[in-house]
Amino acid sequence: MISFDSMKSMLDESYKHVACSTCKSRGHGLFNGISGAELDTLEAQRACNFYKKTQSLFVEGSTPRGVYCVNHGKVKVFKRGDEGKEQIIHIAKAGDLIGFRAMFSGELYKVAAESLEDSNICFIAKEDFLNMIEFNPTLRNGIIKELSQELSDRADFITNMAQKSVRERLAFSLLILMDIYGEEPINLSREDLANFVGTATETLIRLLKEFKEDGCLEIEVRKLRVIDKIKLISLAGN
Amino acid sequence: MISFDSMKSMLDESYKHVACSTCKSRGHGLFNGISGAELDTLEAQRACNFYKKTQSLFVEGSTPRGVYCVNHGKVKVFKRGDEGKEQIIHIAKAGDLIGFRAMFSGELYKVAAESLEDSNICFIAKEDFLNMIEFNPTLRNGIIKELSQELSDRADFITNMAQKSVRERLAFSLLILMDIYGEEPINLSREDLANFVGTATETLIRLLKEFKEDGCLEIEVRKLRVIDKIKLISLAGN
DNA sequence: CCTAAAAAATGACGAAAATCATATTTATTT
DNA sequence: AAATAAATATGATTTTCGTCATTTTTTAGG
Repeated sequence: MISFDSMKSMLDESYKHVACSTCKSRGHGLFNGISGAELDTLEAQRACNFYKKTQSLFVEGSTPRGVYCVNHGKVKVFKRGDEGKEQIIHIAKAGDLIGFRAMFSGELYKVAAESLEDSNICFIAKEDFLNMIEFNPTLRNGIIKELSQELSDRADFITNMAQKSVRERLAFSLLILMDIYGEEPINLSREDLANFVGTATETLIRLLKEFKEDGCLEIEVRKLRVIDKIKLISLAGN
Repeated sequence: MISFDSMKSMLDESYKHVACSTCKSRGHGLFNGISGAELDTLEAQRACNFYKKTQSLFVEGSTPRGVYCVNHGKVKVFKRGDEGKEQIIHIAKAGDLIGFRAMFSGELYKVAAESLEDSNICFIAKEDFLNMIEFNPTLRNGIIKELSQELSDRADFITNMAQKSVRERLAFSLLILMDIYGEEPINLSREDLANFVGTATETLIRLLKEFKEDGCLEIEVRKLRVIDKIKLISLAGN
């Protein structure tokens, strides 16, 4: 059977050719302040692509050739540990830009990115993007701010990893995921969720069950819905 | 008894008034490419201060008023977890800039910074620094590159935290510290080292002993010296 | 130089979470 | 629709590591 999402993507042309000027996702992201001629340039330069669920945007060790702008869908950014286990560093949603860090640092990608659901993602070539940055102070400052913000988030993340129990980390992760997924239920495989929390899949499954029994969560096969956010906050221990 | 370091700082005036133009630490850091008039401006704007060991540069929750440039010494940047335990996010050495992330993100400090040894640290006020960034593309790009680089490092760090054993993390941490301390022995309390690795102090002490018995490390009271880097790399498990 | 306080070290113990094995459910393919 | 594969779930067991208690060593202050 064909999923609703993939059917929609095949039928609805808007999924393949979104205009930046009317892109609803733009409001959330870095291209928010852009207008006029610059918006036209962006429009002309970017390429819009459809990604099926679990399709790769880029892999570790490859050369950065540009940035990805999520129009619709979700993308996981992850790193593989020694035994190949993924650690999910970040989950990008509509409006988010992916893959610009390695472009600035001038290195090969040290992380990989893969769609978590059927997604629509635009691509802006390296030179075009760097050019925009160079001549648009607002955009540039936005980037710097974004990078700084993320550094701060990661300091948090590291502290949590180091000091919190898996239970607390799961609660904390679910709160982050609530922000990312908004009204929709959290749509991640147990394995991906475990790789985000940083634990074994079995442990994660057991804890999800506990949370469900505690009345925090509603669990469908792949979809999680937070019922009691307050309780989750207290479980996150902070 | 007065320590050699603090004695030096009291006797040697150069510790209090270093000129940017002759600052040997500058070569390692972001102000590397600076010269001429800009160097003069930097020289005029920055204030040079001496920090005793364990002195605070800034605390969590305070307002960023400028950036700190380490001329001599080491500074730990850390975050406190729920039970007050510190997680050391970063250790800054001579030439490193501290405290500019929160300035860009426009938030209060979410981390704190404290000197690990007697240090000489210059201060550049917020407006002055932002001004330099605005009109010096090289410096600006350096900052962006630095931020990106650090994000990449932290992705590594997170992955290690999540997937490696404490033993592996200690080996990995010692390798990082070797880079930071260079020729000098690693000079950290057991507690600080534990807070960098992300483990309990007791566990860290036991592991240090093991490493010593394995012939990787030489341990003096507060000073660690790596003897067998190769072995340490294999212990870090890639 | 002596004393108090802080840091480092060691031991015993228990809890948390990983691993391994296996069963069950859900998806996907033919 | 049946068959195969993949994801989810559960149980049993082991290991790692944190906690608490106590001792020893080092550092700092009078």
